[in-house]
Amino acid sequence: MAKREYNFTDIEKRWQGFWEGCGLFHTDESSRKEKFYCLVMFPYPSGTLHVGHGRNYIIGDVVARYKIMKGYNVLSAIGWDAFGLPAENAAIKGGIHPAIWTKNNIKAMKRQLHRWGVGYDWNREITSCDPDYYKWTQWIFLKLYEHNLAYKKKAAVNWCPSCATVLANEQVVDGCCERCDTPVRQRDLEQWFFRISQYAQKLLDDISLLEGWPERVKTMQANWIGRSEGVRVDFKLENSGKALPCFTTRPDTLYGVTFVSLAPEHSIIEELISGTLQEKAVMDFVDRVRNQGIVERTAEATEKEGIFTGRYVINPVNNDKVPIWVANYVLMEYGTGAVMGVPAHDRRDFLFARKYQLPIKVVIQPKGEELRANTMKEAYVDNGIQVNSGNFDGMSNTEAIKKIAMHLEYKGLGTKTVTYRLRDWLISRQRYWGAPIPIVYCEKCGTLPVPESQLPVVLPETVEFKSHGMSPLAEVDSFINTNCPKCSGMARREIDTMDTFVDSSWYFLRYLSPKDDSQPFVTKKVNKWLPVDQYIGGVEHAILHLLYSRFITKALYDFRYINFKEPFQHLFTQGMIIKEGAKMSKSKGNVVSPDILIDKYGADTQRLYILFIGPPQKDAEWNDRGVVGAYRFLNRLWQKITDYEDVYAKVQRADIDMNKLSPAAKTLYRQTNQTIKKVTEDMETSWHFNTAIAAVMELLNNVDVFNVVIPSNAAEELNFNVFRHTMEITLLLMSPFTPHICEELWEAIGHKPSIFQQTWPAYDKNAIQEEVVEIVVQINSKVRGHLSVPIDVSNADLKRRVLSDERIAGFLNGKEVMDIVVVPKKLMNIVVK
RNA sequence: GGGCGAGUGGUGGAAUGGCAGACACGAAGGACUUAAAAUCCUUUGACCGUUAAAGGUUGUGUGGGUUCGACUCCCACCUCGCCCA
Repeated sequence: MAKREYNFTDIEKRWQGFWEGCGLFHTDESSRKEKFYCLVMFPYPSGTLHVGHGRNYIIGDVVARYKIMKGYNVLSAIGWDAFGLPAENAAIKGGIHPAIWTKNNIKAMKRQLHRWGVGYDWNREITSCDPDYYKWTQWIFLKLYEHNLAYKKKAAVNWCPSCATVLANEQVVDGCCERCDTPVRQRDLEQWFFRISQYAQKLLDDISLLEGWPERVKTMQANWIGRSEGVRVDFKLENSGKALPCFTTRPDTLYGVTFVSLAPEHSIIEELISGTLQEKAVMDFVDRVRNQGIVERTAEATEKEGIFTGRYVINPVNNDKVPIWVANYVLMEYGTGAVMGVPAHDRRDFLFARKYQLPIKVVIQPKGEELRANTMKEAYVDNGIQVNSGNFDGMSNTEAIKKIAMHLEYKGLGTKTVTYRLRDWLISRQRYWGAPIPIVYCEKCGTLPVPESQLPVVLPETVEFKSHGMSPLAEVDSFINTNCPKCSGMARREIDTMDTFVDSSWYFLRYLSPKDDSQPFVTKKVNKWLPVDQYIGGVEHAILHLLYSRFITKALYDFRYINFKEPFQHLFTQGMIIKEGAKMSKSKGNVVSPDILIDKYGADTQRLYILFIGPPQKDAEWNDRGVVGAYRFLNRLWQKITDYEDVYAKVQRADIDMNKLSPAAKTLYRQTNQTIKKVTEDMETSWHFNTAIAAVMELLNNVDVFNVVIPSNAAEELNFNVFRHTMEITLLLMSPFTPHICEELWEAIGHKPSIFQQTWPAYDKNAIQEEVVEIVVQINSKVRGHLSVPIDVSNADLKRRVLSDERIAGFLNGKEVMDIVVVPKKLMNIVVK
């Protein structure tokens, strides 16, 4: 018979066209099947994809195809997170408009996705830089504004004095501008914020609803929100008696306060120092520190610096008079911007006190030793017993935390308070390539939202990109000048655009009605399809993107647009693909292009290798040579099935009756059923695609030792049917991983396409049962022999057989048997002395 | 400094209390070929051992512990990675 080549190029093209034509991934929303929303994080169109990106989409495709075969109505869609800085940089450097650059990249990446054979409902494709999309991003801004969750305030930005421009954090390298190396300064600008802090507690509490999320990601979210319980203690200014509130999580150390320090931004400073001798020195210090970045100021390695204000406060619990300092490590954003200094029991306070010769007062003693202020080498931050603490002496400090807080509240000297590390979300970007913030400033009427009917506020196309100065939007008069929506008088538009994280915080709602121009999403549809059943993406988005999406979802829930509180039911974070010890990136020059590999081996080979490389949640090292292993396997599978291409139609199909099979056929039939079980478990429970594939490889190795002949009698027909059954199962099990070749072979073996209309195979419980098992015989836990016994052998019978075994008896000669441990169907351990 | 991962052959990895190294890569030897590629077969943790079979010892970062039995569970430590300071 003529051998047919495994011509992957033609095969892959053919089936990609077929799936497109038959609408395999087209989601029929009226279907009565149970829904399954499978979502991969939508890509930023940065240029071309490498195999590291491919892992994400291929995993998503495997899950989608598997769920289709399991009988779900699957929704799998994709779009483009298309606003952002790289496009604007390309415009500045290469003179190409961001819109063109983005469009070209989308085109190139779409082609790559198609070549991988990953399937989406392309009718639902969305692009966040499209006015049809960002109209609704602006709508979300308006809704947040309406509910007082969007507001404007002054906030520090990175400012390059030489370029006279605002820099994004990633444009600041070692505290300097990445372009001109000028030290970056902090400058206050009026900017828009989303009040995510108002949702801090809800975001924290509802982590418990995220059952299908990795623990690691949940912990990262909780840490980022950073709830801490403490007390706001009112210290009184010595001269005026005015309260200076300090937040502390350690009220047990209150008796050990020897100074109080203020953030340089604290509003009380001016009032404190005015007219004092220190006034000028303090103001100089404040100016200098405020120009340091926050990251730099609070870094462990940065020198703690401060200056005395010349003023004092009174400690409310013991009336100690303690000095007020201004310190670089205190932040206005956290707590009250004023902290009490307890050198004996806080590391930073200890260093600070030593540096400026401030007193150290021990108020907590560890068990079994006695700390002395003048001999301490470092702060003691652990638990112990209260000393020098008035009525609280002798109490454990954990007890004192509660008692002192109660005491303060009772006396009206403080309030129990909860604070969060989570800051409000700064969404203003002084950039062109983003969704314009829909706000108008009128001299008469003030700050006004753009009415919904006037959305979208469209980005002007013709702008000038310069490497210096403000956002290009600042110079487009036709954009800036507008009419006030209230009084129709002259008004000007907000020129800042939104952080791209706003675009990506709601896109998963848009897939349900991507073209609806009357509303951002259809409540009825999103309520039916969300939460997303399975979200798949990189762990680098474990904090911000997921937290912002959760916040927007919760806000929309509170505004009664949707009836679910969390957007993503299950989350899967895949590991990175590493090459030469580093993450693949263009700048490192270690990227592997999928196109070259597809040309050489085909998409199925590449998919198989990426899935086989290791457990998908772990990082994995890419090895170009490893790819051939996947290619060889597919070739063997191809050969095995096409060898009998003209036989399948001639051999009558028959149900397989275990009792009539030859021993070899029975073994193969059993192995086939065992493989179904193994692969299904790997798909359902752990997503260990690598071991699922290994199991199928093993099965094919077993087919190799099974003697297939073109049947000429009934017994041979039976054998052939067992072989055919095994190959059909192999194709079904492999189809989510390597869909093209499986479709082709499914047809070759005599079926009508598509294989994805088949249901996922179930295993025959009776068939997986072995008749004979091999028992490992150990003596003192060392393997000394193996024994084949019927599966249903009794323990007593097993012992008798083992002890009468010649070899085992030799080992036992002259030794006393102390104990025999039997693990049914597996092992027997004889303990001897 | 804190939190979370991880550490197994030459390599990617498998085994979650029961034969360590499945599956694959690479390597070595062989078959086919004028030759090469492809393909197929054999071997492949290390060490000792025999003409050959066998067989033995040792082995999952280090040190302890629990157990008849530990890559797996517990304690301490070392190294690397990620996130946060």
